Amino acid sequence: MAKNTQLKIIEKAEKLLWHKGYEGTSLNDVVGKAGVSKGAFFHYYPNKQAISQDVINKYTREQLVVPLEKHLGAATSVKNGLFNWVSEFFETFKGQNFKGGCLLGNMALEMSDQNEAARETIKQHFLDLENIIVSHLKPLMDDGMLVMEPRQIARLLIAALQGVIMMSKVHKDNNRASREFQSIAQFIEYAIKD
Amino acid sequence: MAKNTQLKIIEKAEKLLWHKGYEGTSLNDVVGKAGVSKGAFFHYYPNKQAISQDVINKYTREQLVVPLEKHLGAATSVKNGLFNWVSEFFETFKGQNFKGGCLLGNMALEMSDQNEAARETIKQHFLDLENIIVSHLKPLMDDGMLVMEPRQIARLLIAALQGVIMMSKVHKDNNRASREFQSIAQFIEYAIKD
DNA sequence: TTCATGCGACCAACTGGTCGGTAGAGTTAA
DNA sequence: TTAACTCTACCGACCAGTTGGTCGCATGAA
Repeated sequence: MAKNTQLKIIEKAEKLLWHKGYEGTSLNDVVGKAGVSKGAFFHYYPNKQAISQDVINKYTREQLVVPLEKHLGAATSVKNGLFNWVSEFFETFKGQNFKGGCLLGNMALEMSDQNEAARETIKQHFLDLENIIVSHLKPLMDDGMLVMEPRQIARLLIAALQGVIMMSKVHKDNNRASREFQSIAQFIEYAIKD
Repeated sequence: MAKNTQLKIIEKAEKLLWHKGYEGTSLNDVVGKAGVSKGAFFHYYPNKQAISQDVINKYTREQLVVPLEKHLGAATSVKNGLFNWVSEFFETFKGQNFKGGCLLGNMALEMSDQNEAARETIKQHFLDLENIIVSHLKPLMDDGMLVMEPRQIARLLIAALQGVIMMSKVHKDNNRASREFQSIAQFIEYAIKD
């Protein structure tokens, strides 16, 4: 067997949770799509909550944190790094016809009021992203290259990104989405002068 | 009976859909909370989808469109009108300890990929809001009082608002939320000079 | 007599989760 | 060498409870 059972489970669970949400995803669907039995699932995870947490962690690491650090490390400036990060996310999103969007954002809205543990996890992931951006912006602060505090820039960027993702999901209009992501690029351009 | 049956149904359905989402809300819960029978429910609505559409329409009208038009009509400037609209929403949101957030935004993320009819409805509501704002901004355009196109301002405002609502729901931190809403106020201040 | 309004038992399908069991690889010990 | 044993991985029938939705019927006003 090329992929082991647990990997198959988490990959299918990620796809389903991403596109159908927590309540919209059934474990029967997960095990069916993964081609494994109910018993196999509960051998690896104690309940639906547990795999959802795992999926949220995996998604955030692979789709958000790693790309962010990659672009911030590779680009010639922080401004370009953030721009490339947002651009790559947008291109991937567009490539999926604006389906799914950001799993972390989806879970944030669906679960924050229902499950305190999930909210804590999601909150921490958003804070992690914020802190990564802040750590790269701080050195620029002393050189007067920022129009506002690093943390404010990071928070605005993340919030704006989530808002634009939501609108793109609703409108599913390529031109419109491009223009909205362009606005985020303009904000980066406006706020950071490195 | 003070309130008629249908009104009781739709009020409880709104509250549940708002706080628990579409999949998280069961019809048994709706009729239980409303104190009516299953039969009464299906006398007024053919299915769960139908009442959800009704709830989305009712929420958007009462919580978003009417307040927006009220503030834009009453304020001394468009800038102040938008500011007051955002402020009132934020105060209400805060008063609910950042629970629920925006039903329209919640439904946007949960249903856009699942139900094309719902997506169309939600999309139209967002367009309506956008158009109301644009219609008030257009006269300012010729007087050079805007730093960008009216439609771009409207879209950015709506997207930013949704993003900030999401972050407030996740963090449930009063100070943080206040600062993020303050950023939206600054954007309004920056973009509109009337 | 008609008809809108409302009741609640009922239905098949599905939910998250349990459980007794098995296949087979690895370990031990005679 | 081989028989006995242990353990992880996995199976799928099964469970109680819930889901969205149906239906026959009762009430009461017009």
